[in-house]
Amino acid sequence: MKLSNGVEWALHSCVTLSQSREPVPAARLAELHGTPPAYLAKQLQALSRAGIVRSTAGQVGGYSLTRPAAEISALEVVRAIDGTEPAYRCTEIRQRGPLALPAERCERPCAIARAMAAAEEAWARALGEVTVADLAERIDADSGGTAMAAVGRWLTTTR
Amino acid sequence: MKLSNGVEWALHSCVTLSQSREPVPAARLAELHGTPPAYLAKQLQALSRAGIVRSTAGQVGGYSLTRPAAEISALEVVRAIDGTEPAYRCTEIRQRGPLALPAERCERPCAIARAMAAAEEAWARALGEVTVADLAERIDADSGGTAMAAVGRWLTTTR
DNA sequence: TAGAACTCGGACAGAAAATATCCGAGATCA
DNA sequence: TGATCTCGGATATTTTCTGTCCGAGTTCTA
Repeated sequence: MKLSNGVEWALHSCVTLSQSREPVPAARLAELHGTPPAYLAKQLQALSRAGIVRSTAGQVGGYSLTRPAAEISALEVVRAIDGTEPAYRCTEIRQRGPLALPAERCERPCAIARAMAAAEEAWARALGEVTVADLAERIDADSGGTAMAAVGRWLTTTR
Repeated sequence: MKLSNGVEWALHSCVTLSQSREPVPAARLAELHGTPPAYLAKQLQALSRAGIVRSTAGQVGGYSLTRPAAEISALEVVRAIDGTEPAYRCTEIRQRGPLALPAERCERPCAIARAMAAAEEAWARALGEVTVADLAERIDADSGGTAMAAVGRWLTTTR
Protein backbone atom coordinates (compact mmCIF):
# COMPACT_ATOMS: atom_id res chain seq x y z
CA MET A 1 0.00 0.00 0.00
CA LYS A 2 1.78 3.05 -1.26
CA LEU A 3 0.42 6.53 -1.63
CA SER A 4 1.43 8.49 -4.74
CA ASN A 5 4.18 10.99 -4.18
CA GLY A 6 2.09 13.73 -5.75
CA VAL A 7 -0.25 13.67 -2.75
CA GLU A 8 2.39 15.40 -0.66
CA TRP A 9 2.90 18.10 -3.28
CA ALA A 10 -0.83 18.63 -3.69
CA LEU A 11 -1.36 19.07 0.05
CA HIS A 12 1.52 21.54 0.33
CA SER A 13 0.25 23.37 -2.74
CA CYS A 14 -3.21 23.76 -1.22
CA VAL A 15 -1.71 25.12 1.98
CA THR A 16 0.34 27.57 -0.04
CA LEU A 17 -2.63 28.64 -2.17
CA SER A 18 -4.59 29.36 1.02
CA GLN A 19 -2.13 32.20 1.66
CA SER A 20 -2.77 34.01 -1.61
CA ARG A 21 -5.90 35.65 -2.96
CA GLU A 22 -4.24 36.08 -6.38
CA PRO A 23 -3.78 33.10 -8.74
CA VAL A 24 -0.40 31.39 -8.44
CA PRO A 25 1.20 29.79 -11.53
CA ALA A 26 2.20 26.14 -11.34
CA ALA A 27 5.81 27.06 -12.09
CA ARG A 28 5.87 29.33 -9.03
CA LEU A 29 4.54 26.59 -6.78
CA ALA A 30 7.12 24.18 -8.19
CA GLU A 31 9.92 26.65 -7.48
CA LEU A 32 8.75 27.18 -3.90
CA HIS A 33 8.45 23.47 -3.21
CA GLY A 34 11.47 22.30 -5.17
CA THR A 35 9.52 19.86 -7.34
CA PRO A 36 9.55 19.04 -11.08
CA PRO A 37 7.40 21.80 -12.61
CA ALA A 38 5.73 19.77 -15.35
CA TYR A 39 4.78 16.96 -13.02
CA LEU A 40 3.39 19.23 -10.35
CA ALA A 41 1.25 20.79 -13.09
CA LYS A 42 -0.25 17.40 -13.70
CA GLN A 43 -1.31 17.09 -10.07
CA LEU A 44 -2.81 20.57 -10.13
CA GLN A 45 -4.86 19.57 -13.15
CA ALA A 46 -6.26 16.70 -11.10
CA LEU A 47 -7.16 19.15 -8.32
CA SER A 48 -8.86 21.30 -10.93
CA ARG A 49 -10.93 18.40 -12.23
CA ALA A 50 -11.99 17.64 -8.66
CA GLY A 51 -13.21 21.20 -8.18
CA ILE A 52 -10.74 22.03 -5.43
CA VAL A 53 -8.79 24.68 -7.35
CA ARG A 54 -9.72 26.96 -10.22
CA SER A 55 -7.37 27.59 -13.13
CA THR A 56 -7.02 30.96 -14.80
CA ALA A 57 -5.27 31.30 -18.17
CA GLY A 58 -3.34 34.28 -19.46
CA GLN A 59 -0.51 36.44 -18.31
CA VAL A 60 -1.63 36.91 -14.71
CA GLY A 61 -3.18 33.48 -14.50
CA GLY A 62 -2.47 30.52 -12.28
CA TYR A 63 -4.28 28.40 -9.70
CA SER A 64 -6.41 29.49 -6.77
CA LEU A 65 -8.68 27.70 -4.28
CA THR A 66 -12.35 27.58 -5.15
CA ARG A 67 -13.45 27.61 -1.50
CA PRO A 68 -12.20 28.83 1.87
CA ALA A 69 -9.40 26.57 3.14
CA ALA A 70 -11.53 25.70 6.17
CA GLU A 71 -14.03 24.01 3.85
CA ILE A 72 -11.49 21.78 2.07
CA SER A 73 -10.64 18.53 3.84
CA ALA A 74 -7.37 16.68 3.46
CA LEU A 75 -9.40 13.67 2.36
CA GLU A 76 -10.71 15.56 -0.65
CA VAL A 77 -7.20 16.43 -1.76
CA VAL A 78 -5.93 12.87 -1.33
CA ARG A 79 -8.89 11.46 -3.24
CA ALA A 80 -8.41 13.97 -6.06
CA ILE A 81 -4.84 12.80 -6.63
CA ASP A 82 -5.00 9.16 -5.69
CA GLY A 83 -8.49 8.34 -6.90
CA THR A 84 -11.57 7.19 -5.05
CA GLU A 85 -11.14 3.44 -5.46
CA PRO A 86 -10.64 1.52 -2.23
CA ALA A 87 -7.16 0.15 -1.52
CA TYR A 88 -8.53 -3.34 -1.00
CA ARG A 89 -10.74 -4.75 -3.68
CA CYS A 90 -12.35 -8.15 -3.24
CA THR A 91 -12.06 -10.47 -6.22
CA GLU A 92 -14.69 -12.83 -4.83
CA ILE A 93 -12.44 -15.76 -4.07
CA ARG A 94 -15.38 -17.46 -2.39
CA GLN A 95 -17.06 -17.84 -5.79
CA ARG A 96 -14.12 -19.74 -7.25
CA GLY A 97 -12.62 -23.18 -6.74
CA PRO A 98 -14.22 -26.51 -5.82
CA LEU A 99 -16.15 -25.02 -2.88
CA ALA A 100 -17.43 -22.02 -4.84
CA LEU A 101 -20.54 -20.39 -3.44
CA PRO A 102 -23.38 -19.60 -5.86
CA ALA A 103 -23.70 -15.93 -6.75
CA GLU A 104 -27.15 -15.56 -5.18
CA ARG A 105 -25.67 -16.32 -1.76
CA CYS A 106 -23.04 -13.56 -2.12
CA GLU A 107 -25.15 -10.44 -1.87
CA ARG A 108 -23.37 -9.27 1.26
CA PRO A 109 -19.66 -8.54 0.82
CA CYS A 110 -17.25 -11.19 2.06
CA ALA A 111 -16.40 -10.89 5.78
CA ILE A 112 -12.78 -10.17 4.91
CA ALA A 113 -13.82 -7.39 2.55
CA ARG A 114 -16.05 -5.95 5.27
CA ALA A 115 -13.17 -5.83 7.76
CA MET A 116 -10.87 -4.15 5.25
CA ALA A 117 -13.55 -1.64 4.29
CA ALA A 118 -14.16 -0.77 7.94
CA ALA A 119 -10.46 -0.01 8.38
CA GLU A 120 -10.44 2.22 5.33
CA GLU A 121 -13.46 4.07 6.64
CA ALA A 122 -11.59 4.78 9.87
CA TRP A 123 -8.70 6.13 7.78
CA ALA A 124 -11.02 8.30 5.70
CA ARG A 125 -12.81 9.63 8.77
CA ALA A 126 -9.52 10.73 10.33
CA LEU A 127 -8.51 12.57 7.17
CA GLY A 128 -11.94 14.03 6.64
CA GLU A 129 -11.78 15.81 9.98
CA VAL A 130 -8.67 17.77 9.01
CA THR A 131 -9.00 20.82 6.78
CA VAL A 132 -6.40 22.68 4.75
CA ALA A 133 -6.84 25.59 7.14
CA ASP A 134 -5.98 23.30 10.07
CA LEU A 135 -2.79 22.21 8.31
CA ALA A 136 -1.76 25.79 7.57
CA GLU A 137 -2.38 26.76 11.18
CA ARG A 138 -0.34 23.85 12.53
CA ILE A 139 2.56 24.47 10.16
CA ASP A 140 2.51 28.11 11.23
CA ALA A 141 2.49 27.15 14.91
CA ASP A 142 5.42 24.76 14.39
CA SER A 143 7.49 27.62 12.98
CA GLY A 144 6.61 29.97 15.83
CA GLY A 145 4.13 31.95 13.74
CA THR A 146 6.41 33.06 10.94
CA ALA A 147 6.06 30.48 8.17
CA MET A 148 2.73 31.42 6.62
CA ALA A 149 3.50 35.12 6.61
CA ALA A 150 6.78 34.39 4.85
CA VAL A 151 4.96 32.39 2.20
CA GLY A 152 2.49 35.19 1.60
CA ARG A 153 5.31 37.66 1.31
CA TRP A 154 7.29 35.53 -1.11
CA LEU A 155 4.26 35.01 -3.34
CA THR A 156 3.61 38.74 -3.72
CA THR A 157 7.11 40.23 -3.78
CA THR A 158 8.93 37.91 -6.19
CA ARG A 159 6.47 38.56 -8.94
CA MET B 1 -3.17 3.98 -2.71
CA LYS B 2 -3.54 0.42 -3.83
CA LEU B 3 -3.19 -2.72 -1.76
CA SER B 4 -1.41 -5.69 -3.32
CA ASN B 5 -3.71 -8.35 -4.66
CA GLY B 6 -1.84 -11.02 -2.70
CA VAL B 7 -3.20 -9.62 0.55
CA GLU B 8 -6.60 -11.08 -0.23
CA TRP B 9 -5.12 -14.50 -0.96
CA ALA B 10 -3.01 -14.43 2.18
CA LEU B 11 -5.99 -13.61 4.39
CA HIS B 12 -8.11 -16.35 2.84
CA SER B 13 -5.19 -18.76 3.14
CA CYS B 14 -4.82 -18.03 6.85
CA VAL B 15 -8.53 -18.59 7.40
CA THR B 16 -8.28 -21.88 5.54
CA LEU B 17 -5.19 -22.97 7.45
CA SER B 18 -7.02 -22.30 10.72
CA GLN B 19 -9.31 -25.22 9.81
CA SER B 20 -6.54 -27.80 9.50
CA ARG B 21 -4.12 -29.15 12.06
CA GLU B 22 -2.13 -30.91 9.32
CA PRO B 23 0.16 -28.93 7.00
CA VAL B 24 -1.48 -27.88 3.72
CA PRO B 25 0.64 -27.62 0.53
CA ALA B 26 0.63 -24.35 -1.37
CA ALA B 27 -0.71 -26.10 -4.46
CA ARG B 28 -3.73 -27.28 -2.48
CA LEU B 29 -4.49 -23.78 -1.23
CA ALA B 30 -4.16 -22.46 -4.77
CA GLU B 31 -6.60 -25.06 -6.06
CA LEU B 32 -9.15 -24.24 -3.37
CA HIS B 33 -8.94 -20.50 -3.96
CA GLY B 34 -8.56 -20.57 -7.74
CA THR B 35 -5.31 -18.61 -7.79
CA PRO B 36 -2.00 -18.99 -9.70
CA PRO B 37 -0.13 -21.64 -7.67
CA ALA B 38 3.39 -20.27 -8.09
CA TYR B 39 2.38 -16.76 -7.16
CA LEU B 40 0.42 -17.81 -4.11
CA ALA B 41 3.53 -19.71 -3.00
CA LYS B 42 5.40 -16.42 -3.07
CA GLN B 43 2.92 -14.85 -0.69
CA LEU B 44 3.10 -17.83 1.64
CA GLN B 45 6.86 -17.44 1.76
CA ALA B 46 6.33 -13.88 2.96
CA LEU B 47 3.99 -15.16 5.67
CA SER B 48 6.66 -17.65 6.64
CA ARG B 49 9.33 -14.96 6.93
CA ALA B 50 6.97 -12.95 9.13
CA GLY B 51 6.53 -15.91 11.48
CA ILE B 52 2.81 -16.31 10.85
CA VAL B 53 3.00 -19.71 9.19
CA ARG B 54 5.48 -22.55 9.46
CA SER B 55 6.66 -24.45 6.40
CA THR B 56 7.30 -28.18 6.42
CA ALA B 57 9.21 -29.84 3.60
CA GLY B 58 8.83 -33.37 2.32
CA GLN B 59 6.06 -35.60 1.15
CA VAL B 60 3.49 -34.71 3.78
CA GLY B 61 4.70 -31.15 4.10
CA GLY B 62 3.00 -27.83 3.55
CA TYR B 63 2.08 -24.74 5.52
CA SER B 64 0.45 -24.46 8.92
CA LEU B 65 -0.22 -21.62 11.36
CA THR B 66 2.40 -21.10 14.07
CA ARG B 67 -0.16 -19.82 16.59
CA PRO B 68 -3.86 -20.14 17.36
CA ALA B 69 -5.94 -18.17 14.86
CA ALA B 70 -7.28 -16.04 17.70
CA GLU B 71 -3.77 -14.70 18.27
CA ILE B 72 -3.12 -13.62 14.66
CA SER B 73 -4.47 -10.23 13.70
CA ALA B 74 -5.46 -9.22 10.19
CA LEU B 75 -2.97 -6.37 10.51
CA GLU B 76 -0.08 -8.81 10.89
CA VAL B 77 -1.06 -10.61 7.71
CA VAL B 78 -1.43 -7.39 5.72
CA ARG B 79 1.92 -6.11 6.96
CA ALA B 80 3.63 -9.41 6.11
CA ILE B 81 2.54 -9.15 2.47
CA ASP B 82 2.47 -5.44 1.88
CA GLY B 83 5.41 -4.40 4.04
CA THR B 84 5.57 -2.21 7.11
CA GLU B 85 6.40 1.07 5.41
CA PRO B 86 3.76 3.78 5.79
CA ALA B 87 1.68 4.62 2.72
CA TYR B 88 2.55 8.30 3.04
CA ARG B 89 6.19 9.19 3.30
CA CYS B 90 7.25 12.77 3.81
CA THR B 91 10.06 13.95 1.55
CA GLU B 92 10.63 17.06 3.67
CA ILE B 93 9.42 19.62 1.19
CA ARG B 94 9.80 22.26 3.89
CA GLN B 95 13.58 21.86 3.71
CA ARG B 96 13.69 22.66 0.01
CA GLY B 97 13.16 25.76 -2.09
CA PRO B 98 13.78 29.46 -1.35
CA LEU B 99 11.99 29.32 2.01
CA ALA B 100 13.72 26.14 3.17
CA LEU B 101 13.79 25.57 6.90
CA PRO B 102 17.09 24.60 8.51
CA ALA B 103 17.36 20.94 9.51
CA GLU B 104 17.68 21.68 13.22
CA ARG B 105 14.18 23.19 13.22
CA CYS B 106 12.68 20.04 11.69
CA GLU B 107 12.95 17.57 14.52
CA ARG B 108 9.19 17.13 14.74
CA PRO B 109 7.57 15.67 11.63
CA CYS B 110 5.79 18.10 9.34
CA ALA B 111 2.17 18.82 10.32
CA ILE B 112 0.95 17.24 7.09
CA ALA B 113 2.95 14.09 7.81
CA ARG B 114 1.49 13.99 11.32
CA ALA B 115 -2.06 14.15 9.99
CA MET B 116 -1.39 11.39 7.46
CA ALA B 117 0.28 9.23 10.10
CA ALA B 118 -2.66 9.66 12.47
CA ALA B 119 -5.02 8.43 9.76
CA GLU B 120 -2.86 5.39 9.11
CA GLU B 121 -2.80 4.61 12.81
CA ALA B 122 -6.60 4.64 12.85
CA TRP B 123 -6.53 2.20 9.93
CA ALA B 124 -4.01 -0.05 11.64
CA ARG B 125 -5.95 -0.01 14.92
CA ALA B 126 -9.11 -1.16 13.16
CA LEU B 127 -7.28 -4.04 11.48
CA GLY B 128 -5.37 -4.94 14.63
CA GLU B 129 -8.60 -5.60 16.49
CA VAL B 130 -9.70 -8.29 14.04
CA THR B 131 -8.19 -11.77 14.30
CA VAL B 132 -8.09 -14.60 11.79
CA ALA B 133 -10.42 -16.51 14.12
CA ASP B 134 -12.92 -13.65 13.94
CA LEU B 135 -12.83 -13.75 10.15
CA ALA B 136 -13.35 -17.51 10.06
CA GLU B 137 -16.28 -17.21 12.45
CA ARG B 138 -17.93 -14.45 10.41
CA ILE B 139 -17.48 -16.30 7.13
CA ASP B 140 -19.01 -19.35 8.76
CA ALA B 141 -21.94 -17.31 10.07
CA ASP B 142 -22.54 -15.79 6.63
CA SER B 143 -22.90 -19.28 5.17
CA GLY B 144 -25.27 -20.44 7.87
CA GLY B 145 -22.62 -22.47 9.68
CA THR B 146 -21.59 -24.79 6.86
CA ALA B 147 -18.60 -23.13 5.15
CA MET B 148 -15.79 -23.88 7.61
CA ALA B 149 -16.85 -27.48 8.09
CA ALA B 150 -16.86 -27.94 4.33
CA VAL B 151 -13.34 -26.54 4.10
CA GLY B 152 -12.10 -28.88 6.79
CA ARG B 153 -13.71 -31.82 5.05
CA TRP B 154 -12.24 -30.92 1.65
CA LEU B 155 -8.76 -30.56 3.12
CA THR B 156 -8.78 -34.03 4.66
CA THR B 157 -10.75 -36.09 2.13
CA THR B 158 -9.17 -35.00 -1.16
CA ARG B 159 -5.73 -36.05 -0.06
C1' DT C 1 20.13 -47.97 3.53
C1' DA C 2 19.37 -46.13 -0.97
C1' DG C 3 16.12 -44.25 -4.07
C1' DA C 4 12.29 -41.56 -5.48
C1' DA C 5 8.75 -38.28 -4.96
C1' DC C 6 7.14 -34.37 -2.96
C1' DT C 7 7.87 -30.05 -0.53
C1' DC C 8 9.65 -25.18 -0.09
C1' DG C 9 12.89 -21.29 -1.41
C1' DG C 10 15.00 -17.78 -4.03
C1' DA C 11 16.32 -16.24 -8.76
C1' DC C 12 14.23 -14.98 -13.43
C1' DA C 13 10.89 -12.55 -17.36
C1' DG C 14 6.58 -9.95 -18.51
C1' DA C 15 2.94 -6.53 -17.54
C1' DA C 16 1.02 -2.62 -15.36
C1' DA C 17 1.44 1.68 -13.08
C1' DA C 18 3.68 5.67 -11.57
C1' DT C 19 7.04 9.22 -12.74
C1' DA C 20 8.74 12.75 -15.57
C1' DT C 21 8.43 15.47 -19.86
C1' DC C 22 7.06 17.83 -24.01
C1' DC C 23 4.40 20.74 -27.24
C1' DG C 24 -0.20 22.67 -28.68
C1' DA C 25 -4.73 25.50 -27.42
C1' DG C 26 -6.51 29.49 -25.18
C1' DA C 27 -6.56 33.90 -22.76
C1' DT C 28 -4.64 38.29 -21.16
C1' DC C 29 -2.10 42.47 -21.58
C1' DA C 30 0.64 45.97 -24.22
C1' DT D 1 -3.42 43.20 -33.59
C1' DG D 2 0.56 40.84 -31.91
C1' DA D 3 3.30 38.79 -28.50
C1' DT D 4 3.76 36.56 -24.18
C1' DC D 5 2.25 33.95 -20.60
C1' DT D 6 -0.96 30.51 -18.84
C1' DC D 7 -3.14 25.75 -18.65
C1' DG D 8 -4.31 21.06 -20.84
C1' DG D 9 -3.78 16.60 -22.70
C1' DA D 10 -0.85 13.35 -25.37
C1' DT D 11 3.86 11.23 -25.17
C1' DA D 12 8.53 8.50 -23.33
C1' DT D 13 11.07 6.50 -19.30
C1' DT D 14 11.57 4.35 -14.94
C1' DT D 15 9.95 1.72 -11.15
C1' DT D 16 6.86 -1.53 -9.07
C1' DC D 17 3.93 -5.31 -9.14
C1' DT D 18 2.43 -9.67 -11.20
C1' DG D 19 3.44 -14.11 -12.71
C1' DT D 20 6.71 -18.06 -13.63
C1' DC D 21 10.50 -21.17 -13.48
C1' DC D 22 14.04 -24.45 -11.76
C1' DG D 23 17.23 -25.95 -7.92
C1' DA D 24 17.99 -27.41 -2.67
C1' DG D 25 16.26 -29.98 1.05
C1' DT D 26 13.30 -33.36 3.46
C1' DT D 27 10.33 -37.23 4.10
C1' DC D 28 8.54 -41.63 3.03
C1' DT D 29 8.98 -46.19 0.75
C1' DA D 30 11.14 -50.31 -1.03
